Amino acid sequence: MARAATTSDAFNAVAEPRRREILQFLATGERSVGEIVMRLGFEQPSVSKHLRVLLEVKLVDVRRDGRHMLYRTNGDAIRPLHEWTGTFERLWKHQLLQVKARAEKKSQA
Amino acid sequence: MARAATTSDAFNAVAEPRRREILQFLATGERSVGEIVMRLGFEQPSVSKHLRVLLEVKLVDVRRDGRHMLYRTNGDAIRPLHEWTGTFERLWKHQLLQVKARAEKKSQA
DNA sequence: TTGACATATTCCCATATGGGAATGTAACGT
DNA sequence: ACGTTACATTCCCATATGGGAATATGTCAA
Repeated sequence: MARAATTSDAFNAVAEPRRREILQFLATGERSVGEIVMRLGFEQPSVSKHLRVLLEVKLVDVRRDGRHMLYRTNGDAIRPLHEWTGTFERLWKHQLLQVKARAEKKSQA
Repeated sequence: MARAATTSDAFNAVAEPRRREILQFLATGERSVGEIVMRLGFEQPSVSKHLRVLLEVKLVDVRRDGRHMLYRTNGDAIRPLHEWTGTFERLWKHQLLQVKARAEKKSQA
């Protein structure tokens, strides 16, 4: 087997940096493809292709407005990623405590 | 250009489901490769290869104990993912508010 | 209908992948 | 030194990728 498709889930879809940029821009509000192209400076076909991937995993929603396609980020699809990464929270908090403990020990000495 | 390497960053590394399983298991404490193989049922070379990827992006740490290599999850490397996804939090909170508003409106009618 | 604008799709290709199988390497006990 | 245990690496291959370039589709205005 090869690597899983980028469209297989949100984890794979957001692995691509340009798609993350698009998601961040679209989080500020509904935007047309042309606006994304202008703002981020990618080629138009590239933007359309990335949007297709994001759409397939439901990371974005679309609606048509005349000749324009208006995309926006769908927070619900990002939430599982936030929750999954959140299950590791105690690990970095713990490491913070260790750093703190070392610092206190050091200042004692 | 092709797809970015799985070792290019934590986002790409965690896109692979088996690597996520390994990370979760290793979050419960230090484990040897053999323990991972037993617990998750993957082939040993497969586990070693996934661990190599995780190690390159620092999602895990290792130390040697005789013949055993003891791996553990490094929370610090997961934190940026949690924070990035967290920047979209208002989106799903907003959607929750919308659901709530609709529910209240409905119960009023 | 025709032309212009907005977006989507297709074709081509270099590149990285993950699994399977086999083999390599390192540390231990005797 | 030798055999065994524990991991790591290599080779092979089907498959998906993202960019570039070209082209197709769809919508509006006149």
